[in-house]
Amino acid sequence: MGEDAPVTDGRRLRGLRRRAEIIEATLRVVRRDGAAGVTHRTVAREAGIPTSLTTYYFATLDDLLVAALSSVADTYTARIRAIADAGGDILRGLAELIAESAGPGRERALAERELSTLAARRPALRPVARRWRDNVAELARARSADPDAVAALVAAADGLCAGVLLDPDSADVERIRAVLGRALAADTAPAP
Amino acid sequence: MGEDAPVTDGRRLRGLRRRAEIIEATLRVVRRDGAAGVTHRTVAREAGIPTSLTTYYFATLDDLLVAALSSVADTYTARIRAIADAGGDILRGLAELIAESAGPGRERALAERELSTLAARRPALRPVARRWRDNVAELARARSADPDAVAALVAAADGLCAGVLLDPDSADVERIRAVLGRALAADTAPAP
DNA sequence: ATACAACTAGTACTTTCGTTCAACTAGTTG
DNA sequence: CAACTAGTTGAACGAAAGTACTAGTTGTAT
Repeated sequence: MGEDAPVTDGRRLRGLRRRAEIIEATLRVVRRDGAAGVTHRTVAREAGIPTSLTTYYFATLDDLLVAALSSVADTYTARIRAIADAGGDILRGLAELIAESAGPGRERALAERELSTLAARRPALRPVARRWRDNVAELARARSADPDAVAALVAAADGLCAGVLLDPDSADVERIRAVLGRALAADTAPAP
Repeated sequence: MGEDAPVTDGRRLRGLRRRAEIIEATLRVVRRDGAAGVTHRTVAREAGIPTSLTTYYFATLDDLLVAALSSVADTYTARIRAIADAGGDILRGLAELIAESAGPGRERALAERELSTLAARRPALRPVARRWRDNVAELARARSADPDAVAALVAAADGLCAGVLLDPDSADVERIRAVLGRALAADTAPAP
């Protein structure tokens, strides 16, 4: 990894920027057409670069998918940490995050879900997929010491997200929060 | 269905059998390579028939996927109804069903999950995907009248299944049952 | 400035995809 | 028996895929 590059910044930086560009283009493709739509060619076309560049930076399609989807996971992680740091109603913050999957965040949520589905089959993606669950678990541990309760919340959050994706009309923040609260077996009553 | 076919049995029956054969072959491909691996050619090869036959019975790939995945959903539905009819510990039956996803039922569970992921993108698959959740919900209503509790159980079951798929080592029936019980907010203590 | 490594670009090869088509077989009907 | 239709077959098409290769460009170090 790091390999404390003796190479000076000029070239390396340009390369990293290209890399980031390609990852972003990949994410746009995933959001539009799903993980199945990701090919060297579609990504290159989306980024406006020749096909050979995508294969130069990502030798195999799997490399590309891993990079792109772990990038998605990173932004998700940041969101969850923000909820934890805000220090307010954690469950409500989580519920709002989940409810987003019905509207503006739908494509991102879909990409997340395709990641975890892919991860079950490709070991390379598994640790990335687990990161999401670990973050939610950590969030839950702030509210309950019972491992079963924590597991219940993580599972419920995942399942609720899937449900919202399946019919977006059911995405009501209050309701989601109530369900989450029930899973955590903590104060199910809404805050005053 | 019945549609009191004026056609005599010979041709019609042969056709239906072919149809079923192709669907089965499709499921084997899905279980082995995922939904992305389903093509007219791979399915035909798996079934040992020429490619043109699969297009004869299923004009488009979507038709084939819908048929195959709704077949999976049917067997799942049957399993859940069996749990309900057994009349014993419903949560335990559900936990056992989920725990199966770590072992022998892993491929089937994976196929189910790919269905619901696909369903979020293709409206044609949506009702099929919802059937699974509706069945679990019905199962839960036998134990609780609180809609939030029912929703929590459905979500938890879905999320637990995803978790087991992600790391099969965590598939402990007792633990899963405990988590499910907590979600339903019903007797979390194990049976005597 | 020269040499070298990182980067960019274009192109070509091979495979596989979805789909179509004309011909052939075998049951059904009149 | 003859006409008809559902079922079946193998071959073929163009489009798009993954990958590999070669030539050219740019920035860095000696």
